[in-house]
Amino acid sequence: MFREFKKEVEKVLTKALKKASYAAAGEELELEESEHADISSRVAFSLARTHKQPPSVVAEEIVRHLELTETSADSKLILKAVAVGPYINFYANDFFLQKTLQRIKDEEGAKPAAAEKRRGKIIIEHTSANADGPLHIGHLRNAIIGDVLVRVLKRAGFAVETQYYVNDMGRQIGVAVWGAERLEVAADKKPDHAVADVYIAANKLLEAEKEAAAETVEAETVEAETEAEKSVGELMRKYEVGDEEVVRRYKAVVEKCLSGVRASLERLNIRHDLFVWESEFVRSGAVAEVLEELKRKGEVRFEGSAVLLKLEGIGKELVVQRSDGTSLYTARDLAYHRWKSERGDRVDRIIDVFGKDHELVSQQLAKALEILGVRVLPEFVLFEFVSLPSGSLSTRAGRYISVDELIEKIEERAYEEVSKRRRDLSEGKRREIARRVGVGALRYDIVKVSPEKHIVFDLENALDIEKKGAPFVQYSHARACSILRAATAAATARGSEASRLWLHEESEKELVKKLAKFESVVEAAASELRPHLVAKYARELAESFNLFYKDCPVLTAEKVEVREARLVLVECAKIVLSRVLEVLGVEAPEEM
RNA sequence: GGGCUCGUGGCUUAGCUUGGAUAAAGCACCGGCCUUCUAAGCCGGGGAUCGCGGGUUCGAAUCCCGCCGAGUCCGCCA
Repeated sequence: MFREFKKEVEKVLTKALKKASYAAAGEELELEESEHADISSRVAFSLARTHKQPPSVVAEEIVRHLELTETSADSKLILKAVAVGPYINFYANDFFLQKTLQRIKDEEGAKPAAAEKRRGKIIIEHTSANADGPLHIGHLRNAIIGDVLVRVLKRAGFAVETQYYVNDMGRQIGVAVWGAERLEVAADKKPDHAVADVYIAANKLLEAEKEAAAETVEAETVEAETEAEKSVGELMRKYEVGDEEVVRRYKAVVEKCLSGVRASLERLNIRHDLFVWESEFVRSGAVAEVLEELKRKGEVRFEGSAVLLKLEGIGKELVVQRSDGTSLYTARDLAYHRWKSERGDRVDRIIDVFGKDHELVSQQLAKALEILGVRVLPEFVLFEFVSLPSGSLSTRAGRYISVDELIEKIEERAYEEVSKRRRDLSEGKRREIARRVGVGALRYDIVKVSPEKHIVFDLENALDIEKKGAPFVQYSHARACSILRAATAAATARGSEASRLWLHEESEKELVKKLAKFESVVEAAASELRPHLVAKYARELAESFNLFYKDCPVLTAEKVEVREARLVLVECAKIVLSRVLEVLGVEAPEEM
């Protein structure tokens, strides 16, 4: 509802500017949300300059020309406007509050599915970790930013398909497959962790062999490949051309790892619609086609058999084919993106969630796609790295904290917290709440930080279930549920039609106004692709609810009208709290 | 060396795209509030040269330039 209010303010203010003959100063109304008003305009500042009057005089003058009668079609939602120094402050009226609650209740019954496709289809790729081990906290950031974005975009009215790009052709996978032949893959471990063990051990073997070779051979020939490295290379070549036996072995390792990754994602409430293997594009001939087309349409240069592509505005050329003729990640990614843009009936946008280390790569990708004349160019959401206090992460070196380990620990900590507070609940119930609170806290903790910020992950900090994070919001939701339960039990009459609203307390009004902002927050997060905005709003909403909760008794309110009105408010608060949690991918427990 | 990003109370962050009302929160610290719908809550307090230096402006955390510090990328890895 906030957007409607804002539109009205724009309309009324524009009219007043015209009437006061300030209209010449451009269209900019300089509206902002403010702690001093529901919406505030700074337009008097800029007008003051062009009209050579003090800003406060201009503000007064504008306010004098505002038409805010109750009967005016333009100002149904505005209570008043006041000039405070240079600022013009607008306030919403009771009708706005009433409408807000009405809208929330109406939408709750309606099916969102019908509305979903109205803004077009988006394919979003996120997580896409290499199949050489479990997800760690670096991937976690990608996954959570991606997943919240998916939820934000769906809520904002897009049809969204989520893809996981399976990098099955890299050297890492070759090493893992090579290792799986010589070393035992533990059967009793979570599959992705078992693969990581083998991958790490295989790397050590390769390393050891290289060192051994370096000792026996003179310094000059250290470059030479060891036997082990040769067999890894052999594996990769055979996989590329589709050697059946090698493909079978690759598949076994990658699928194994992926099943573990999928399980971890599931625990985090993250699901992908489609897993796309990059090798598909090599075998289908799509990569070869892309290369041919680049040679025709682009400016390429050969260095031996290697193919280098010149890209506009980027100093370095992009290598799109190795000198040994095998394909390169970049070429496969081009094929993948072209396939996405041509997929299905109509794809309108393609979004990739990448780490900051892919920034240059993503620019190159976009340029090359442009050369190919691909219809839908990708948009990139880049996020900065996560590191540990001890340094950067590395799967190969075994230097990481796995997502599984993290979830275990945080759920355990959450269980302690629940147990402290709710001895009345059964063990099973406490476990269930701990699971929801733990995962929620983890997701919130990651998503609340804006993507361009570098994170040094502190385990102790993450485990210290932050009081104003997800649990805080969940707690508010549980409180609302608790009131509604009690109301039902006592058969308290629910506010019938919110015809006349009996909400007069400041904290009641503030809560409604906060509720009204849900859509505009989602919209902002969607258009800017900045999911952390939702996290901030969720916390503020919970804060507003808690203030109301403390100020205004619901069930014991003396007047029937007040009781009913507050019950409606609690119901709406519960609805929006659960919506915002849903968008954050955090579960909304009815009690905790 | 060059590109991009970040640098806000002891710690973690919001605000920066669109310059304006006392720089906003959480954690930690100090002090209050459970005979009323869950105290994972509420109220109050101390604590900030917004990395440093310059510039633009009536006005700069926000825009521009330089410097310092951290991260990351820079042709055959993904």
